[in-house]
Amino acid sequence: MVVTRFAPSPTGYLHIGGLRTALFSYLWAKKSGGEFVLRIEDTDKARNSQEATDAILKAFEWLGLEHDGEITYQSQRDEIYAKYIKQLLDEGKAYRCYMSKEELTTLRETQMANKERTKYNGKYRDFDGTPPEGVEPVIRIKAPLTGEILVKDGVKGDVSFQAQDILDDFVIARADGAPTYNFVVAIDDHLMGINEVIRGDDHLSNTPKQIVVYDALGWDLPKFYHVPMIHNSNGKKLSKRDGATDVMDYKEMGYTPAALLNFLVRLGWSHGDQEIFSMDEMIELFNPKDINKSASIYNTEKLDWLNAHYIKNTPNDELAELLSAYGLTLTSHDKKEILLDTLKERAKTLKEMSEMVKEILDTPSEYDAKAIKKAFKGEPIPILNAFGAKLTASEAHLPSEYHSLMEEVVAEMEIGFGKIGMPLRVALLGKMGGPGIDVVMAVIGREETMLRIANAISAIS
RNA sequence: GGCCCCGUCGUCUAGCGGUUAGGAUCCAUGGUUUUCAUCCAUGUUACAGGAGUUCAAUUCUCCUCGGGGUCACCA
Repeated sequence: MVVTRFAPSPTGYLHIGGLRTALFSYLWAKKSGGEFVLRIEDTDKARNSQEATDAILKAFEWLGLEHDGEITYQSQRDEIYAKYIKQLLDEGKAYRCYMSKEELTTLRETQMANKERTKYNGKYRDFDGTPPEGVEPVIRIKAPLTGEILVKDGVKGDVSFQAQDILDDFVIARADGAPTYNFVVAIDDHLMGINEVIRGDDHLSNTPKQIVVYDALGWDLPKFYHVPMIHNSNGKKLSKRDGATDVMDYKEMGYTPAALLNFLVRLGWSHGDQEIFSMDEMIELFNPKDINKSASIYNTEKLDWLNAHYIKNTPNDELAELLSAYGLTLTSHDKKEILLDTLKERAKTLKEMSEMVKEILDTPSEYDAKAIKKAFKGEPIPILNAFGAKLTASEAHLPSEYHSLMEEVVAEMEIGFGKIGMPLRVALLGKMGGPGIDVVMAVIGREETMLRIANAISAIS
């Protein structure tokens, strides 16, 4: 059974990149009937906040990604970490280092001046003398000094590191006793039973350090998958400066969870030529071995297309429900079905769709200048009057009935369809473009239609 | 700078020694539509470069170039 995790540090909102690794982890766990757990890495009290944790949870809720079990908070696990620190100390696999910060800085500067790699020099690794006064020690782990550390990565393949190139006795507990990241990650992943770690490839170079911890504790390694970064259009790591990176921004902009998830699953992963994936299909078809090796550039053109696709294929009831988040109450409108059927073909976002609804339902207060020029040239008033008369005498209700009335006028006055369509359109909507006018009339009803025609006639006069 | 990763249309990608290098998106054009959008059709555009290996390299190897990541008592 696969157990995966998502382990954000609560320093802000959930961003697009984080969501994608979370999605991958979620899918992979669900595929095997396993678990997807959440761990909040809130050890840095200065930078973390409850609001950030709440924001992340809220985003998951919006998208329908549920985690399994209780949320683990690292801030509540000090005792656990302390226990393992003590164990390593007792076993001689870790030691107290009394090097002051000043001394460490001097060491680094010397190394840099000599163009050497900056690393701890192991001064206290085998120290058994009297510790210096006035220095609170940090605890360092005894890392291998030579040899190869091999990361068997499910995405990148075998990645080999030389211990002498990258390792030194890194700090696992600070002077104040607080454990450090690479240490607690290994502890938590092991204790939480996580056997498949899917995370950003910015962590690839951390992995050897974590392996050192696993080895020191005699634990089996999880399977690692390091997924490539998402870059901005400049080829750099996606950051807040790049505009919409907060997942919840996408809700506000009118994207559906299905579209966003579908978009993200295809970023760095593919299944042949398939573009559209339902959640069930994602779970069935996703496999981290098919994740790309190379970084991808974040570009939302395809998201727009997917969003339009999902809007088009969403049942009206569900659509009305989604639209309610954009201040639209449609449930009581008697032509709701007709309205949504026509609008879902043309809206790219839910927000756009809600605006389109308002444009139809609200009586136009002014007419677009260009539209007037184009539509009201010639003699529109007699035509509009003729149509108005037809309307008065009829009981038109459905789009097809309104359409018939228009055709009658066209036939009787021997004019082209555009002669009535264009002025009517501007009268009804105040501009060119938009849904079929027969549909608009059906939606707003006969009374409102006649009102708008009268308004237009008086405006032209 | 050291170490590590990556390099197919603008973008997302398929490809896993022999293909007219495929799909999607975007863009353009045409058709449908009274308008706009949808929809349909068509079209433009890619293997970073150089050496090898091979009868044959986008595919394997090496080098160069380019891009990215990471080097804390941050996560």
